Amino acid sequence: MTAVSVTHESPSREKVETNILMAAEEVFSQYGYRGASLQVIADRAGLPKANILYYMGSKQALYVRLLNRMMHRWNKVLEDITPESDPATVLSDFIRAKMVLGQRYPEGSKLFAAEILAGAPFLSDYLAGELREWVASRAAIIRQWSAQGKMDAVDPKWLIFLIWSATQHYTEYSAQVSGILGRDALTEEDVESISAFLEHVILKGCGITQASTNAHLVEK
Amino acid sequence: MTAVSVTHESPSREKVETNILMAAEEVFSQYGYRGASLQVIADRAGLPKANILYYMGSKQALYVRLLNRMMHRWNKVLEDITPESDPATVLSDFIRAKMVLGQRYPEGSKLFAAEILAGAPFLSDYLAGELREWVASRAAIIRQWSAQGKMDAVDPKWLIFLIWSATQHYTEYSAQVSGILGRDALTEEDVESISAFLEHVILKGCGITQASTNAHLVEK
DNA sequence: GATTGTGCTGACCGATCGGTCAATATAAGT
DNA sequence: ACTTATATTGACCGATCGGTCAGCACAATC
Repeated sequence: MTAVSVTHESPSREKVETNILMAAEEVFSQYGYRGASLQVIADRAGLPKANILYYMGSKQALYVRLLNRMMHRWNKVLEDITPESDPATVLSDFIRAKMVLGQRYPEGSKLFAAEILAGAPFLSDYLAGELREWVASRAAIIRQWSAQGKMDAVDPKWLIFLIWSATQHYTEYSAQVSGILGRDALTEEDVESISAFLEHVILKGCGITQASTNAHLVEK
Repeated sequence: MTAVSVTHESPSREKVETNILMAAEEVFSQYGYRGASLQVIADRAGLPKANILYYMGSKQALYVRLLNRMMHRWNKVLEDITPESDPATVLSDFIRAKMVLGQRYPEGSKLFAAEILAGAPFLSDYLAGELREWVASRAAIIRQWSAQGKMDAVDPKWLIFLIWSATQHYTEYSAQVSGILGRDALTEEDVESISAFLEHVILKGCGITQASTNAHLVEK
């Protein structure tokens, strides 16, 4: 006979919440805050709509909770960097860490992107505060590297934005990228190839001689 | 007495339509297709909602019309390029053209971005067809440049995506950028500075010696 | 001046929105 | 076994969604 009676298995508050958060992240990342509906989230989570509100309180509370979760994931990247650090390894690590993050949390990244596109109504404080500090401190260090002759005197802010945009592109524009490549998703080889490319171009473009002698790329 | 009787002034179909298109582009770019509402568009255009539908037929028709308009604006960029062209000037022109386009049509660019974020439901054909051809043909030429020793043997697709992402970032993430810079919008000097930076890093990073001897940037 | 065609819009449609609540089911504590 | 606290959800609320339509304003045609 078919297996039955699974003792109802109450899946413990935490499991239910992660289930909801996963479903919500998918929907919000696709449609943005206003475009997303609790009904669609509920359907994707396999729960009645009222249950979503029971656990999350409101649409807005659910949304900001997702935003915060994603912010904390960002914050873990590149926490310690000093003027004594080697620019090549630091920037290289930065590029690769961002690529990995985007691949690991594609929905979260898109959620963030949609929020920014909408004018960052829930994140303006974070952007003008915490994140701005983050950029300023890293910029200062990069400037020192330039002064020490370790790299070209490029504007550090533009450099940070460049790495940001170039890496995020592959998660947020995945529909465009895969549409053009004719593939459903990036393979591991793709990701490695892109990372190596960005490393090569950005480091070389900033006048940094690459530490490891990677021979992926042929110089002219 | 107060001035009166402006003869009603029927503002000719075309003017009304551009008015609607402008308002709609703003709203769709902020909230995406699903998040945007005809009522908000109508309010922003200063017209009753029924009037929007009278001119545009339906929400979807209005949306795809905006998408098409933006696609044609993209298509005008970098139409003629040959293997004999100079990589430095071509890439440099490409970078600057993209920056200008983003600054000129910020709402249109964001509209595009939101569409891609949502999974490109209305653009999948365009991406897998026309745009894919565009990328393939340009990639072939870049590959020839590499073979001719004019530049490093980088993967042309990644290079195109890099230029795309780096330039678009400043329009689509304008909320983030201005939040961090502490400025409402980019100044002309900002745009010039960014363009020069991207030119410097990308060309140098690809092993291309810059044609014009721009002294904006100090090499180490 | 009656007719016709187009521009325009208030009123309304069924569907869906985020959110509330009372009722019920389940689990835990005693 | 009884009480208490927590989970769960169908039914419902007013508001808003995209879209339809009848009717009015108005200029041109006859």
